[in-house]
Amino acid sequence: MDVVSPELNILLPDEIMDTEAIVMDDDPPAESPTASGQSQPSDDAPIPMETDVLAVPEIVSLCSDATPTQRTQALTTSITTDSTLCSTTSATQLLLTPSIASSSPLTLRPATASTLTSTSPGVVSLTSGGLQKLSANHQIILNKVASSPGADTTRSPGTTTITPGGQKFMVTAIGKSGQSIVLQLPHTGSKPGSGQGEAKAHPQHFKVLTIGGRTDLKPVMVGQAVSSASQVSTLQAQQLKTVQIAKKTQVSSAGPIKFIITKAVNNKGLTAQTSVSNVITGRVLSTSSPVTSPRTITLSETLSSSSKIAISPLKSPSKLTVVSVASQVPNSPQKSVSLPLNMAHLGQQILVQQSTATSPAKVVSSHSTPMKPVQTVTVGGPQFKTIFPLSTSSNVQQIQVPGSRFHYVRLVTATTGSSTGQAGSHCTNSSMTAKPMVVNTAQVRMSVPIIPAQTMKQVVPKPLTSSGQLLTTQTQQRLIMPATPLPQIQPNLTNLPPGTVLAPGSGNMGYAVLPAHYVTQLQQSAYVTLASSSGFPNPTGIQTQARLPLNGLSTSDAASRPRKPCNCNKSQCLKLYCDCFANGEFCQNCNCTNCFNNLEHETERAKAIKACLDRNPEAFKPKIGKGKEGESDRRHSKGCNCKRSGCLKNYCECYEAKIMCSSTCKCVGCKNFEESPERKTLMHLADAAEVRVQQQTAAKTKLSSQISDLFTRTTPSITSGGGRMPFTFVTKEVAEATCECLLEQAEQAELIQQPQATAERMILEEFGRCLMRIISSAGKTDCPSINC
DNA sequence: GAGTTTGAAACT
DNA sequence: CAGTTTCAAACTC
Repeated sequence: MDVVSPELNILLPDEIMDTEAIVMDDDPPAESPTASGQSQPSDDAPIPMETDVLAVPEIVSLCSDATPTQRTQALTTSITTDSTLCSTTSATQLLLTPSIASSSPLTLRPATASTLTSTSPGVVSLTSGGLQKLSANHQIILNKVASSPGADTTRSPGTTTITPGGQKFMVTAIGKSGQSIVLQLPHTGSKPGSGQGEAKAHPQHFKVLTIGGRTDLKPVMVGQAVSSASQVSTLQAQQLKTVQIAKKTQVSSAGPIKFIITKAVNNKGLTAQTSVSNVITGRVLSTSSPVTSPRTITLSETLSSSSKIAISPLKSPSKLTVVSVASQVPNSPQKSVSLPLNMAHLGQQILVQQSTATSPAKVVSSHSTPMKPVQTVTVGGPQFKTIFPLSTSSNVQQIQVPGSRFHYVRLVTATTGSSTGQAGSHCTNSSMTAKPMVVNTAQVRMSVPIIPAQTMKQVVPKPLTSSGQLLTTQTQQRLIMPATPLPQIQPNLTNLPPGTVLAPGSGNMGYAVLPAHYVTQLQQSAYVTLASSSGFPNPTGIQTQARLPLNGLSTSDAASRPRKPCNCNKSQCLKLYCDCFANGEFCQNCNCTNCFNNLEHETERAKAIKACLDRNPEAFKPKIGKGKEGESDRRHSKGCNCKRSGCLKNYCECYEAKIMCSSTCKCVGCKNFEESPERKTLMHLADAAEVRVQQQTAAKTKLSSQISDLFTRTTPSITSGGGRMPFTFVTKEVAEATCECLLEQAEQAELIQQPQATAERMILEEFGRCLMRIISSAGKTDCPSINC
């Protein structure tokens, strides 16, 4: 089984990762030899795409770690978090969708709970109550909601659950044997273990729910999971489906939380060699509502702290990062979870907060806000202030601004839990579209980037780190945004730029709204301090840090989304002239002078943002957006106004964005259209130049490698006593002798009146002989001699 | 690297 | 809204 380690996965660009699950879903059932003729029509149904999200709202892959315990813990954590968030929820359901649509939703038993308990060795059932560790053999048996009676389950490890008339759902633990989790469709009263051995008697459609592990689950992996259940043969004869868990959560509403298991879809036989990359495993926790496109939540890990809470999306893709940093305990590495969400729909809400450890944490120091006092936890020396650990859904309010690409969350005091319905917040989650993501951890750091649907159709699995345990510890909450209405600010919330920071003293309530990359910038800034001061082991620190985008730096993320440092002089980087400011980023590693685009000038920055928004409410919205229906996917929202460049230079924003000019442009003499020969020529030249650059880069790399290798090999001879570098043998005397030999050869050629070509050949041959003699002499003595 | 050109942003 | 100015990036030499 070829399993890529999460450490490698984390290095993969999000764009790549994003495409995994859905690509897999596109595999037509007909391609599956084993599926043909055995699969039920519903099982063969095409995988729902974005437009089908009614059936497959969300895909959730839980955890991604290497160890079964970590995976299960991650799952447990996730479930716990959800349930915690939805404290008012009366029921929690696990739904199996989509093609399995015929089957009734699975409900975590009991319906009112969403925690995992270990009922028997090797079997884990979902029950209410506190979380319990999963047994060694991780099997989760889920009851089918309103489904066929006569539940059949397995009690003993290594067995799979087969429902008499229902479907079998297997939750695999990333291809590791003995870790499969079986979601049992049979319903009521069924207890695990009762149905052991029935699997063979009732060929069913297996839905493989992958929890934890890699996203590139392959049939082999499934087979292993099945093998652990001692039912390989049976499964091979059955249609196997992969099921992903989709989670739908509601923050403030009293509605039930539903875990929707969407099919990941692999109708192919277990023995098929086709890739089952569509099985999202481990690292992804995606949520969505049935009426919206799939969201993805990426679980990732960082070990850094930031001083501010950032809630705002990136420009493109829009990412909203909410960082939750809680008090840390030595030996308990801080974990971070980044949850990219697909937010094409309205009502998205993200929420999670961050606290800081050693960073300035201006938010914490906000006096004018109703924030609670910072909870300071002293842990073995360094103090960590827990600022925004989320605990319950009642503590989080969604502030949804219609038409805004910014998603805000209001955090209410932890003790009240009655923040719903407060003025100024659109946190009524009665709508299915509202999908708050709440992270309930004290030691879990979560970032929740939101990615627009058009930019992300796929679950973006991000691996937990090797130590990816998720700890669920409730801590005291802090307010990011005031629970009171924000009459002055809210009108602008719709268009707040990524990076809006409303600092105390600016007449606002003292909160900060930052874009995702702001947070990462801060995280990176605080990373060293945190890591060094805390003394925490950080096996993934480098990895995490490498992924942090930083303006002007060549981190992996920055490499994928590079941006030049600005050179502003007069604008103080507080005008849209400044790309950093316009992109909602802090200036960092820029060449600007008199820069105010930083945390030290929050007040000025806030004013500047407000001024920009006053001039243009959409000043901070992406200029390159989705075009009208039938038009190109990407187009400039305003259009360019070029007059001299012909729209074929980077002066033109359309050309710079590598898009065609559209009807919205007011350019003169535009040559940036599809059929433009000038444009085509430029494109070809650009492509050729790019190829050349790549080749040059490759050549340089190779040359550097060779030189390095040469020195590596020759250095020992130097240091090992008397050895000399090869070129040291070409002394002045040797060179002169060689030249004499060549001149002699030339004279001879001239004497015999050889043509020039022959003469040159003779000289070259002589030169070759000289070199050979040099080489030969070098091997014998330190003073080679050249004799013609 | 300095100077010029360009067009978006800012201003009037 | 149109014209002008300011600004920083893109470009040229």
